[in-house]
Amino acid sequence: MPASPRKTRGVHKGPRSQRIVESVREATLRELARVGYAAMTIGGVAEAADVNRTTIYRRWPNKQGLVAAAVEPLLQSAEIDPSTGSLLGDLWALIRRLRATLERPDARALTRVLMLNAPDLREVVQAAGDRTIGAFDRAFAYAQARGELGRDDDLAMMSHTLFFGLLYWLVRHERFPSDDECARMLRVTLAAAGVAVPPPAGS
Amino acid sequence: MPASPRKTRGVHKGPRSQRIVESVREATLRELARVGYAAMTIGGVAEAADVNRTTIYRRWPNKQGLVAAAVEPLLQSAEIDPSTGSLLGDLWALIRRLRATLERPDARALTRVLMLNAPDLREVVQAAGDRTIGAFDRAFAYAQARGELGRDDDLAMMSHTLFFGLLYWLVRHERFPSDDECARMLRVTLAAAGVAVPPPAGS
DNA sequence: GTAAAAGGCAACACCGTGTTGCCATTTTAA
DNA sequence: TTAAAATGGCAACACGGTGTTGCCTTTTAC
Repeated sequence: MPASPRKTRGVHKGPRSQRIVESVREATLRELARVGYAAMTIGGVAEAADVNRTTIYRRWPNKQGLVAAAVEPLLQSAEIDPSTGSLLGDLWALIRRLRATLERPDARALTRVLMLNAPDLREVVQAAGDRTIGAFDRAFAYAQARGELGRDDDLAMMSHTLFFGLLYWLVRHERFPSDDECARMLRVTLAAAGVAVPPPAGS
Repeated sequence: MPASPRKTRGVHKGPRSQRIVESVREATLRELARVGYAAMTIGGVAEAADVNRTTIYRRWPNKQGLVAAAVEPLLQSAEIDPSTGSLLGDLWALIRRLRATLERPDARALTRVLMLNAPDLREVVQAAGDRTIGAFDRAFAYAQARGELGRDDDLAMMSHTLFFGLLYWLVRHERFPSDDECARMLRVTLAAAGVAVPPPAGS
């Protein structure tokens, strides 16, 4: 077969192109947040972006690719190591970053995707999740290297329960846990390592 | 408007009806497990069940209803209180029951639904999740009533992190945690209450 | 200013959903 | 046993969303 005639362009130099790409991305996130992935249609996005449907099909491979491209940048911030010098400092920094990502108004789309709303976005979401939990894992590893945690502490399991405790709180309650709730979660998940968790700053 | 002409029949008395209902249910779970919710089609189920597509449409309201009806019975077992007399006993019983539910071969469908694969099944899945976590919550409450846990222990948070730790383990690793992994998770989530968790029986 | 790139428009094929009318088979009850 | 009622099979249909294509207009780059 010949090389696929329709492929995603990579440049978008002109001002019109830029305008369109941005407009479509915003419209995608808006529609995604409004109706969810399954009910979202390319036509709807095109209309919301005031752009022809064909234009979308010419730039993005399909619905999945369109949404993945729109959502991807939202998922990136929470992956960098904080390095505050203490386990609790690092974890709070990660939690705040996660919250900042998930509470951005346009990330309401992301929340909906996470909330069992994503059929074929599993790979994207899962990969982002893996990278994010990686940051948590490293925070624990550094703490152990500094001697804050014992050799016998179950870092992987603490990291796992903390991270998914936070994430599923979002799914269950449709909001990110408050500072207080985060502190309680830290207390539960760090107790096994004997780490005392003081109440959050504004208490 | 007149009363909806198409409605789900409730009886299925005749042997043929029974055969068909069962056959369709099995085919639905098979197809669901094979291709996932989004890619599953009514036509595919009809073919797999060796039944006419129309027959399905006459008995079940739509795809969502078809899958919900097929999946629902799988979700019921893990909601009854175990009452073994100790917190660890109750929790192990709940965990075993959860595993039994999720590891049934036909529940591979259920696993796929849980794995971010369900667009419009959120309500069903969420309701089942709520009922199941309720059993965990009660196990903690009983333990506190018996004096096994202190007044100050954060039951809700321990229950939350334990339950979603288990569930998300499944999502991440595509298998239910082993006995050892469950024990590690119990250790982490119960440490805050000072509960010691011995290794599982077969260790 | 002109050629190339990119968007707009209209029409199309394809597929899955959900519906309907008509006929054949099965079930139930007399 | 037999007739009426319930139910399934079949074929055709409308509808909507996806993804494609050809042709024309606008924008961009040089």
